Amino acid sequence: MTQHPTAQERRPANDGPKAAARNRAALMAAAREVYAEYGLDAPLSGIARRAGVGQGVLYRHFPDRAALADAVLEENVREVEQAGAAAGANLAGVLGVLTWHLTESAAFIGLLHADRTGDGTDDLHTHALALSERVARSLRGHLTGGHRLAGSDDLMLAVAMVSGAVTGPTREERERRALAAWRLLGVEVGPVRPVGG
Amino acid sequence: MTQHPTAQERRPANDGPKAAARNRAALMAAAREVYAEYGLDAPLSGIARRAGVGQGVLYRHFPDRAALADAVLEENVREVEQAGAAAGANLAGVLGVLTWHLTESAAFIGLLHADRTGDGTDDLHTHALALSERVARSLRGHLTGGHRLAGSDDLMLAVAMVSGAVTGPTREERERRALAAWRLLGVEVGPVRPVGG
Amino acid sequence: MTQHPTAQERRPANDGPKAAARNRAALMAAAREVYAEYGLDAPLSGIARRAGVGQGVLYRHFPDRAALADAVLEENVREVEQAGAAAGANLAGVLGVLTWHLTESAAFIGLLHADRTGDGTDDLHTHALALSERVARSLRGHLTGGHRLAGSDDLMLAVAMVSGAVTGPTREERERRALAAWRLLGVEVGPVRPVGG
Amino acid sequence: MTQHPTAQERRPANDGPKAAARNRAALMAAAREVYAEYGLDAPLSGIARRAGVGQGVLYRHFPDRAALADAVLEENVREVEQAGAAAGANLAGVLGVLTWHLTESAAFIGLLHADRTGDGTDDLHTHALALSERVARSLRGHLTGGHRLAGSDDLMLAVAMVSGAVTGPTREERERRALAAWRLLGVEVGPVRPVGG
DNA sequence: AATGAATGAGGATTCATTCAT
DNA sequence: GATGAATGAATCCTCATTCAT
Repeated sequence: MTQHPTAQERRPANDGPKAAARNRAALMAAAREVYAEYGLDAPLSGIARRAGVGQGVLYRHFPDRAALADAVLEENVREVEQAGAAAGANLAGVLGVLTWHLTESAAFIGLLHADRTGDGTDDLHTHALALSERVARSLRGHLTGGHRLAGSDDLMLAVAMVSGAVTGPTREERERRALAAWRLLGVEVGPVRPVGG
Repeated sequence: MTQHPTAQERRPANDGPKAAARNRAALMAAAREVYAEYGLDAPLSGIARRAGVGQGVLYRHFPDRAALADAVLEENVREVEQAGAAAGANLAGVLGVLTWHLTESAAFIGLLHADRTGDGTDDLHTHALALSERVARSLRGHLTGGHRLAGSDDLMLAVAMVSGAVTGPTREERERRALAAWRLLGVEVGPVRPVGG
Repeated sequence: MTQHPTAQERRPANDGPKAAARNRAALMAAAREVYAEYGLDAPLSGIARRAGVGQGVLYRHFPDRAALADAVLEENVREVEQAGAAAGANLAGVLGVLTWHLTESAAFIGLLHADRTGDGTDDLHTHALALSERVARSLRGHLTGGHRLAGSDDLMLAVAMVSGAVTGPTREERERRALAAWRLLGVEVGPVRPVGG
Repeated sequence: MTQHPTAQERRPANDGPKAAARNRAALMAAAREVYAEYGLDAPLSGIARRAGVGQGVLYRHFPDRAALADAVLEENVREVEQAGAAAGANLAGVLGVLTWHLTESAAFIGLLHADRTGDGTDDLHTHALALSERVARSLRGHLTGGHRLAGSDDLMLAVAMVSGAVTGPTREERERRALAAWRLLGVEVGPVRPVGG
C-alpha cells in the first residue's frame, strides 16, 4: 500500500484527451452489465459509478438516457450487420451471431420488442425501430427458398418469437432456450458466437 | 402530528363502504390499462388517479405493488383455467383463450416471461412462477400426440415464443401477430376470445 | 422516466462543491434547532428547508435519519470528552460542560435516555448506547471518593436524573433547573459552559 | 369451531348502550399498552385495532389524539390523588404510588416532562400542566420538615429527576432504577404499588 | 352507537439533470 | 474534460380524520 510513494500519487485526474475514449468505452461496458442486472431502467448514477467516472462524464458522452441505450444497442446491431456482410455469410451464420447477442444483452432483447410499448412518437422508440430495421435488412439478404420462413416478415416474426423465449438467469440457460426455440420453428442456426469469435 | 387536513375543509364525496367493491374493480381495471400502457412498473399513483380514488384506497385493497399485479394476473389465469376445465375443451380452444389474454393484457405477457428477470427470491417473482405453472397445468391436460409439440416443455416454450411476438399498438394488430406466430409453429389455435365469449 | 424537471427551467443557485462543507454545517445547525423545537422525530424536510438546501443534499451528507442525529450528538459527546481530557480537568469541571450541553441540546438529553425506548436492536439505539458510554467514560476517569456518588453507575444515574429535570423554554431556565437538580443530589458542578468557553 | 351454531352467531354488533362504556375502557387499556410499546406518537389506528373496535368509535369517545392521551393520564393522576387523600397517607406512601405509575406508564413520564417541549400555547400542553399541578398538590400536602426537600418546588424537581431515571425495557428494571434514584436523593419511598394494591 | 372505507395531506426517499470548480 | 455536489420533482407510503351505512 504505502510501498512506493513515487509517481502514481499525484495523478488523480487529467490523463489527457485519451481518457475520453476510454471513459466512453467504460460507460458502455458498465451500461451493458447494469442493464443485464437491473434492466433498462437502472439508475444512471449506478452506471457512472460502475464505470468509475463522475456522472457529468456520462452526460458529456450521452446527453440522456436514450442516447446511452442507443449506443449500446447500436453496437449489437453493428456486429450483426458485420456478420451479415462477411464473405461467405449465410442465414444460419447470421442467426447464430444474432442469437449470441440475444443471450448476452437484455437490452438487445428489449430492442426487438420495441414496437410493443409506446406509441411510436418518442425518440427512444423511433431509434429502436430504426435499429430493428437494420437487423431485418441484414437477415433479409440471406433469405433463400430453402426453409420454412416465407419472407422477411416471417423472419422478423421468428426473431421476435425466439427473443421471447430467451429467458433464464445464466447465459448458458438462455442459449439453450434460444436453440430450442429455433428448433421448434424448424430453422437452422449456426454456431452461437460473437461476430469476431 | 404536524400533518393532515386542518379540519373543517370541504371534503369530496365519500360514498361509504358501498363503494368498496366498486373501487376494487375500478382499481383493477385501471391497473390493466396502465400496465398495458406503461408496463408493470408504472406509478401506483397514476393507477389510483385513473381509477378515480385516493391513493389510500389502493393501499387498502392491495397492500403493495405485487398484490395488485397478482390480482390482475390471477384473473387472467383463472379464465384460462376455466377454459381448460370446460366440458369438451381441447388444446386449440384453450390456446385461443390464452391468446385472447395475451392480446388484451400486457401484464399477462410479462407474467409468461417471469423467469427472465430476477433471481427467484422476491415475492413478485415467486407468485409469477406459481401463476405461470397454473397456466402450464391447464394446457398440459390437453396435450395429445397429434401435433408438433412433443411435451409440456415444448408447449410452454411455444407459449413464451408467441407472447414474444405479440406486439403492436392495437388489439387487432396483436391478434394478427399472435396468430401468425402460432402458424409458424404449426400449431392449431381455436377462436381467439375471452372464456365466456 | 416520466419525471424530473422538463429541462430549460430557471434553476436556483448552485455554488458548486465549495458549498459542500458549508451545507453540511448548515444542516447540522438546522438539525440542532429543529431537534430542540420538535424532538428527534422532526421531519427531515423541515431541517433541509431551515438549512436552506434541497432535500437531496441532506441525503447526500447523511444517508438516513440516524446518521444526522449521530453527527449532531457526536459533536456534543466530543466536546464532553475534550473537557474530560483537558489538563487539570476534574469531575466538577466536566459536569459543567456536560450540563452546558444538556441545556443547549434537546437531542443530547434524549441521548442520555436512549436505553428507555426501543429494544436495543436498531442502529439508532446502538449508536446512542455507544455515545452514552463515551460520556460515561469521560466522567468515570474523574471519580474520586470525595462525594456522594459511590461509583460509575450512580454517576450515570445522576446524569440521567439531571437530564430529566432540564426543562423549560429558555436556556437560562434550563440551566437554573439543572443546577438545582445537581444541588439536590449534593454534587458540585463547575461553571456551566461550552468546552472552549 | 362449528360446534354449537346456536345463539352466539347472530350478535356481531349492538350490545346495547352498555357497549359504550366497555369500549371506552378497552380503548384506554389499548392506548396504555400501545403507548408503552411505541410511545405517545403511535398510530391511533393501531390503538383502535387492539381495542377491537372501529376507528370511528375511538373518535366518538376521544375527539382527537390529545383527548385520548389526556384520559389515560387523567386516570394516573387520579390514582395518585386518591393515594394522597387516603386516611393515614404520608409522603412516602404517595411517592410509592407515584413511582408505581412512573414504572407502568410511559405516557405518565412524558406528562411530568411536559414543560420541556412545546411553547405552552397548545391544548395538549395546557392540559399536561394542569395535570402536573394536580400531582404537585397531592404531594405538597404531605410535605413535612423531616427530609431534604425544602419545599414544593424541590419536591417536583425531584419527581422530574426520578422520572428521568426511569428507563429500561421491563417494569422491574424501571422500578429498580426509580428506587435507586430516590435513594440518591435521600428521599424515603413507600412500597411501589397501585393505589388499590 | 358502531363499523370500516375513503380521502388526501405530509413526510421519506430516489434519481435525472445541471453546473461551479 | 472531469468531478461530484446541488437541485427538486416524482413516487411511495402512512395515517389522521371524516362519514355513509
